Amino acid sequence: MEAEYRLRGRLWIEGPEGTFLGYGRVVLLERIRAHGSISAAARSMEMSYRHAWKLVDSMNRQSRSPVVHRSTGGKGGGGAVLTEAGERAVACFWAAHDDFKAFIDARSRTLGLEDREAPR
Amino acid sequence: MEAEYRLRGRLWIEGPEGTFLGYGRVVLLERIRAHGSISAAARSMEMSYRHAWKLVDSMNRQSRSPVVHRSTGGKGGGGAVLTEAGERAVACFWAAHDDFKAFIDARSRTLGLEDREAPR
DNA sequence: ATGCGTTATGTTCAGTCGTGCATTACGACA
DNA sequence: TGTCGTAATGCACGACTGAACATAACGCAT
Repeated sequence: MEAEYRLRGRLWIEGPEGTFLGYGRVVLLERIRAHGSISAAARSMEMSYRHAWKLVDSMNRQSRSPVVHRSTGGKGGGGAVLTEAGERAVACFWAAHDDFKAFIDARSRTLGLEDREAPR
Repeated sequence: MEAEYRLRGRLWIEGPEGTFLGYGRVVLLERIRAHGSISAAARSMEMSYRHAWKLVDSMNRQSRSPVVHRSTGGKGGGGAVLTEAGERAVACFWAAHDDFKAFIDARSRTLGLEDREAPR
């Protein structure tokens, strides 16, 4: 038998305005750290800049100290960098996410939904 | 301090066509068991019959043996009853859901995202 | 002063999802 | 045979989401 049913789930951290951190948001933060700008990060993950900006703005609004420091104009037109608080947020989410993944994997093995056909 | 951030999540069981069982679907199944018809169940939870029917159909299609037995016409116009397989599905989901809730509660206490402001 | 690439923002458009409404099929019962 | 309430199903509409465009502001370089 090859996994007829599969247990799946999603995890996120809620803040004052709703979602604060989720899988996509954290990946975005990491891309920002890697590329140095919101636009490059958005491009790298096939996300519209508009959307990426909104996510960053949402996270910054809900965090005491901003998760991303944004600068406009200047050499290269500006950019964005992941702050210390952002770094902590990312780590915090992945930690929870990893535990969650472990939970899903373990729980999957005891789903007890496979093969239950009545004979005849 | 009163829970600035909160860990949340969703759990579901995927089948051949995508979602097979989720929170809303299982509640719907229980309502069907309680009311004896899809329409009454839908009404009781402020869901359109259209939508409820689609969910039931989706679950039945993905389950080997149907979760809900539907009958049209007859006394009372017909109705729907939760089958044995449906009963097992419901129990199975709640079991996983309860474990999930326990996981969330436990993990929430070690989130490590609260209070991190620099003094001064 | 001009150019450049990024942040910042508004507007429009397409896809998705569920609601609401309309209609038909069905089968026991009066 | 007509009534009744539910299953079954199609279609149009509104809400929501993110994509795609279109500008404007910004500040260092040249």
